Amino acid sequence: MKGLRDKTDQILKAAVTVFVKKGLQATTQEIAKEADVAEVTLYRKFATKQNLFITVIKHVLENQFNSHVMKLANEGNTEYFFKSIIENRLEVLSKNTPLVKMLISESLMGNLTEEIDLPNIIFTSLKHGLDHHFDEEDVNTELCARQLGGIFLSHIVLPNQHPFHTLDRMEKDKLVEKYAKSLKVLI
Amino acid sequence: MKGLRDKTDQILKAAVTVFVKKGLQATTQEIAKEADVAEVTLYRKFATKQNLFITVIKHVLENQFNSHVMKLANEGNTEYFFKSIIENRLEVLSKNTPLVKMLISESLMGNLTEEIDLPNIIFTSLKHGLDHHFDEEDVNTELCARQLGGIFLSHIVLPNQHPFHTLDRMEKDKLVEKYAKSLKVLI
Amino acid sequence: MKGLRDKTDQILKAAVTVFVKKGLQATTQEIAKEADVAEVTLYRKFATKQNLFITVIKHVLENQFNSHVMKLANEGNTEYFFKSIIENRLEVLSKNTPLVKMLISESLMGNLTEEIDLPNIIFTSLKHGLDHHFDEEDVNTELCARQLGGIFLSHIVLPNQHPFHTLDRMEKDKLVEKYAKSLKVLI
Amino acid sequence: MKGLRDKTDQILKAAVTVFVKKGLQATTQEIAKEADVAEVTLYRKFATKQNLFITVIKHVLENQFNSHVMKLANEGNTEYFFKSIIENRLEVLSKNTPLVKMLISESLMGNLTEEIDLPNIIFTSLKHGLDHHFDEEDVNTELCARQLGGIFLSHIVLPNQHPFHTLDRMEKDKLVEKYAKSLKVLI
DNA sequence: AATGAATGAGAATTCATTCAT
DNA sequence: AATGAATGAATTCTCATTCAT
Repeated sequence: MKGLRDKTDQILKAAVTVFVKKGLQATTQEIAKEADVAEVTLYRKFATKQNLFITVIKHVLENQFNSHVMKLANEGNTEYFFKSIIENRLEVLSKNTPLVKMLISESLMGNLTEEIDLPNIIFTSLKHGLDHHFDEEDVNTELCARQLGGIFLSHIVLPNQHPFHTLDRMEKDKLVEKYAKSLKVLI
Repeated sequence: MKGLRDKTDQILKAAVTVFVKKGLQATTQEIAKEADVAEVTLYRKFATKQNLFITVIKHVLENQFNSHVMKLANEGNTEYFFKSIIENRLEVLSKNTPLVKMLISESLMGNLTEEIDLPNIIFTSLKHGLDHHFDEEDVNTELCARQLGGIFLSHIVLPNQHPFHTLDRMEKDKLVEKYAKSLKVLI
Repeated sequence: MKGLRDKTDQILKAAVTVFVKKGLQATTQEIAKEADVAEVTLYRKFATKQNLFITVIKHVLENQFNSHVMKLANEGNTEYFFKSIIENRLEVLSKNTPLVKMLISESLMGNLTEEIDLPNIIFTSLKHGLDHHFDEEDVNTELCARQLGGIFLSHIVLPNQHPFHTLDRMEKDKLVEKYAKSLKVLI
Repeated sequence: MKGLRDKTDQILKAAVTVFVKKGLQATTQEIAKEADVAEVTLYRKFATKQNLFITVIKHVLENQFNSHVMKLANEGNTEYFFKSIIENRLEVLSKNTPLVKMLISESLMGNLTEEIDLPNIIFTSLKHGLDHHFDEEDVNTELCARQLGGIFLSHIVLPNQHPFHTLDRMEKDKLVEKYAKSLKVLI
């Protein structure tokens, strides 16, 4: 049962590792080496480096960043809704800092297509969630989404000695509550 | 009246343009072409691409980003202090979006030395300003600085149809006031 | 039947030619051209110019300079031993004058690692052979080896209208005999 | 009284230093730096690197290698004549090992014109001295000169832990005597 | 006489990608 | 399906030398 899927998986795994570390600058040589596969094999399977990159990133985004903003948006209680989103997203982003950093970096240089442009995806999904939650109400969801995004970015981009996911329960709760409160002020 | 300073300036100007567009990936060839100068001339004057980059960026940061956080920090009124910082930084960052994007991008990939690592610089200077302002008081300035940084980042990194510096007076005031209020909640 | 080993051999052959003519100064471009191969191909196969050089020289030294000093050292008769070494080494060195010149030249400039440093190799192997031959006896083998080396060098480095290998049988015998006799005086 | 001659001397001194260390590969930049002079100044004064090299080397050869072979050749006693030459040349060469190595190296690569081709000069002057000394006699001066040259070369080119000029009086005498005796065998 | 500025020509090396097997 | 071999196009950087002052 070896071969086929096997090598493809090897490549995908290796590609994540290497792309996360070096971004699009990563060379196919490095990836091939990490995957223990001939360089050409990448090309047989993915045609171009670009394509390999997109495939890999799509894969990861689907598996690890699948946001449930929409589900949470149904929650009636706004504060709870805010807290849920904040905690959930901070947790996920914080756990994937290297990948997130790389994606933001590439996004800023305009190297990403829409479907894998993480900042865009985050902002858009937040906006949609907020629009859904506040439905008829007159709330500036754009500003709100931006503020939420800013909170997330501040944890990734700015120096941070205590990544969110390493905090204990109480610290998390306290922080999330503060963020939620400061958000409500904007409404 | 030509010569001397001339070519150096040509190079510096061209280098900003090209580096802003492409980051460290920019080639010395491109820069030389943009500067209408032989490629070697860059090397005679700046020895390495890295060095040219650092020189150029330092220059720009000193001239265009010189923050007055410290001066503003002397302001007694906290709300006014917040509003001043927010408005001032948003204005500057917003006016230099392409450069800022590039610097954040390179910072995220770990390509910048401390002295030109913009996110670091911003966070640190905010922190110091806040420490100064709140002196004896028991305020979580780290959180505060992070939140401020997050606000700035949200305007640069997230999709933004209305850059801050293009807003009219009233829109700016409104926005800044909201941010300031939401900040005060964190104290 | 082409391909594979083919290009590698082409490169090796071309590299010898060019390196012999120009030493380490030879450019990979020249070598590639001489080998009728793309320049990159050298790098794919040998990674660096240095490495190509070392590989090539090791190869040649093994194939063409393999000294039998040790075997000859077993000979009981000292005069015969001397004559054998002298004739054999002069013959080989004389037949490879251009290569030998280049190697001595690079050696003198300190560009060679021990394993391909011909003067060193020659002196050391002579010394060992003499030590073996004279075993218990009290002979200044260092001086002896130096004198032998000097004889060889004098044929390579000094102007020489009649390279050893172009002499006829009788001339060779006479010359070798003289050298052997002069050597015995040193013992 | 500064200027003029001053700078020229600075350059010449620096050039020796650098050329001795690196041979013709030395760059004019290095030399200029060592001489604390602008690079162009070299060109003003010496037109090309080649020319600077030749000038410098001629200078040194005249001042430090001026052989007195001819004077010694008048000596009637052959053994004393031999010993004088050997001692004198070994002393001089040994004291200038780095320079001599460089010159032999460049000579071997065919980079020297006749007037500064040290191996050639040595061999020729030895030959002339011997021809003069042995005048009418039927001596193979070519062989003799070669053997002498070989002795000198063996001290420069082969590994040598005890350079001749560092030996004490007795060691020198012993060595020189041996060489002289072995030489006489060739006559 | 001396120099700061500038450069054309090359050098080693890397990279994404194609070809032949 | 997988790969070893090969490459054109770039990339950073160096060097001897000329120009203008």
